[in-house]
Amino acid sequence: MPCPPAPSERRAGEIHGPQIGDIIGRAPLFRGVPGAVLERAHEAARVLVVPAKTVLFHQGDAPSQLILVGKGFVKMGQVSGRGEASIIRVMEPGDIIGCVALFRRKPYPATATTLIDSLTLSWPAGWVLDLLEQCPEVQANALEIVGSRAEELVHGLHGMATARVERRVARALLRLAERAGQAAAEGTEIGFPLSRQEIAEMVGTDVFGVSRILRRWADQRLVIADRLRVVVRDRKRLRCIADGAFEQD
Amino acid sequence: MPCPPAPSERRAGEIHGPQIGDIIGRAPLFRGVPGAVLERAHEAARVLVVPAKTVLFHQGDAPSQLILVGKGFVKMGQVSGRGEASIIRVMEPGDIIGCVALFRRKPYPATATTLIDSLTLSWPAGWVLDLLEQCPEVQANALEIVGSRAEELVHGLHGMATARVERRVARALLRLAERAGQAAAEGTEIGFPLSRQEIAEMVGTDVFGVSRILRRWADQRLVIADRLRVVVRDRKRLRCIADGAFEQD
DNA sequence: CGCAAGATTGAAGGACATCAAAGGGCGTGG
DNA sequence: CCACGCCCTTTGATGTCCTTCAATCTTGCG
Repeated sequence: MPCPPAPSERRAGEIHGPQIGDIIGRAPLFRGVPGAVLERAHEAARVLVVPAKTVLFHQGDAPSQLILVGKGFVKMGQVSGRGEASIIRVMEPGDIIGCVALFRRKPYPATATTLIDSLTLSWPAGWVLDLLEQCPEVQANALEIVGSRAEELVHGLHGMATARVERRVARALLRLAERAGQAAAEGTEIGFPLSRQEIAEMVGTDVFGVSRILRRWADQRLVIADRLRVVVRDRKRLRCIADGAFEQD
Repeated sequence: MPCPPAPSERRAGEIHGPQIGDIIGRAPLFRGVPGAVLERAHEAARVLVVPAKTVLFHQGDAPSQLILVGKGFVKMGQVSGRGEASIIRVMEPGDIIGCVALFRRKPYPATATTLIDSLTLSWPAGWVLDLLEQCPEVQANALEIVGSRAEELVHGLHGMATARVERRVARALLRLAERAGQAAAEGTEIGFPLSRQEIAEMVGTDVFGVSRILRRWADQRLVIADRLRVVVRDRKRLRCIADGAFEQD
C-alpha cells in the first residue's frame, strides 16, 4: 500500500476565502438559504485539499461528517462479501456525500474515494443535524437532493435490469461525459483517470468485456480509449447504442 | 381490457374510523407527529377501497396526490421505450407511494398497480406540501423515508450488478416472504398472486428462466411454486443461494 | 533495467435469452 | 354441465452473450 500524502487542511477563508463562499453559495444543499446561515456554514466548514485516490470514508463507518465536493470527483463504491465490487455513482462539485447515512444516522453504505486531486468542505454530523432542524430551506433541499438521487437510482436499476452490457457501457460513458466531461480536441474527454476496471464496476461486468467493447468503438471512431483515459467522440451514435436503437452506419 | 369495478370511496371515519386512525398513527410518515395534526390528516384523508389490479397512477402522470397504503400491496412498475418492463418495488401497508415525485413536483417515474384488493388513504398534493412546510416532524420523516428508499435502491443496484439470475430470484423471493409473507402449512406464503412474469420483471430476466429455477427449487423442496402462488419452504437454504454460499445438500 | 499496474487477446465453456410449441387451470357462455 | 378460450406456465432446442482463465503486451516509474 502506497503511503498517500496526508490531506492538507486549512481553516475556511484562510486562502480560498472567496472561492469557498462561491462553492457554498452554489451548492444545491444551500439553495435559497439566508445569507446569515451561509456565513455560519462558511465559518464552520473544514476545508480539505485531498489528493487523488484518497479514501474519504469506508463503507460501514459511522457517519461523522457531511462532505461537500468543492472541486474534483469522488467515486462511491460498494464491496460485498467476497469482493464483488460495484461503483454506484461518481460525485461531482456541488454534490454532498454521506448525506443519506448522516440524515438517517446509519453507517455509510459505500466507500468514498477521490478520483483526482479534490477540494472538500465538511461539517461535523452534529452541526449538520442542528442546521437541518433550524433551517427549513436546508431541510427542503435535503429532501430534494435525496429524492433526485432516489430517482436516478430507480432509473439505473431499470437500465441494469433491462439492458445488455454494451448499452450499459454506452450509458455510463455518456453520463460521465455529460457530468465530468471537458472539451478536448477530438471530443469530450472524461475529466479524470478512468480504468476499464472502473467502467466494469459501474455497469456490472468484467474488465475483458469492457476492453473489447471500447476497442470496437475506437475502431469505429466513436471513442478514444487510451490507458486510464476515455474521450467520447461521437455522442450521437453512442446515444443510439445506449437507447438500443438500430445501429446506423 | 376488462372493466374493473370502480374504487369505492368513503369519507374518512365513516365506516373504518378507528382502523383509519390506526393506519395513520402507525405510518412512518406520521411518526412523532402531534395528535392535532394526526386529526387533521384523518379528516383530510380520502379513503379508497381498491380492487386488485387497479392502476393508481401511471408513469409520467403529474403527481396530484400522496397515497398511503393502508391494507394490501401495490407494485411499482416501469416501462421504457419498446416495452422493457421492470418492477422496482412492492409497497406494503404503511408505505407511501408517489412521495418522491410529489416532493419534487416531477411526474411519477413509475406506474402503481394494486396486487390484491387494497385500502388506500390519499391526500391532495397541495395539502401535503403545506403539511410538509408546517410540520417539521413530517419533513424529518419524509427525509428518513426517502433516504431509506435510496439505500434500498443502492443495495438493489449492487445486487443486480454483481449477482446472477438465480441469486437475484432467491433474494427477491426472500424479501417478498419477509415483507409480504404469511404463515402457511408448508412455510411462508407470499401474500398476493405472483406470476413468473412479475418475478422476472423484479430481477431483470425473462419468464422462462424463472420457471426453470422455480421448478428446480420445487424439486428440492425449497419452495412450492403453483400458479400465481409461491410458498417459501426453506428460508435457510434459499438464503444460502441468495448469498452465493456453496450449496449444501 | 525491471517491476507493477493497466490493458489486450484468444479460446473455451457456461449462463442466459429467444423462439416455438404445447400443457394445464379457471372462468365464461352456451 | 361441458366446451371453449384465455392466461399462466412449462419444456426443449438453439444460438448468442458474457464470464472465466491463461497468457501476452504496453506503459509508467523507481
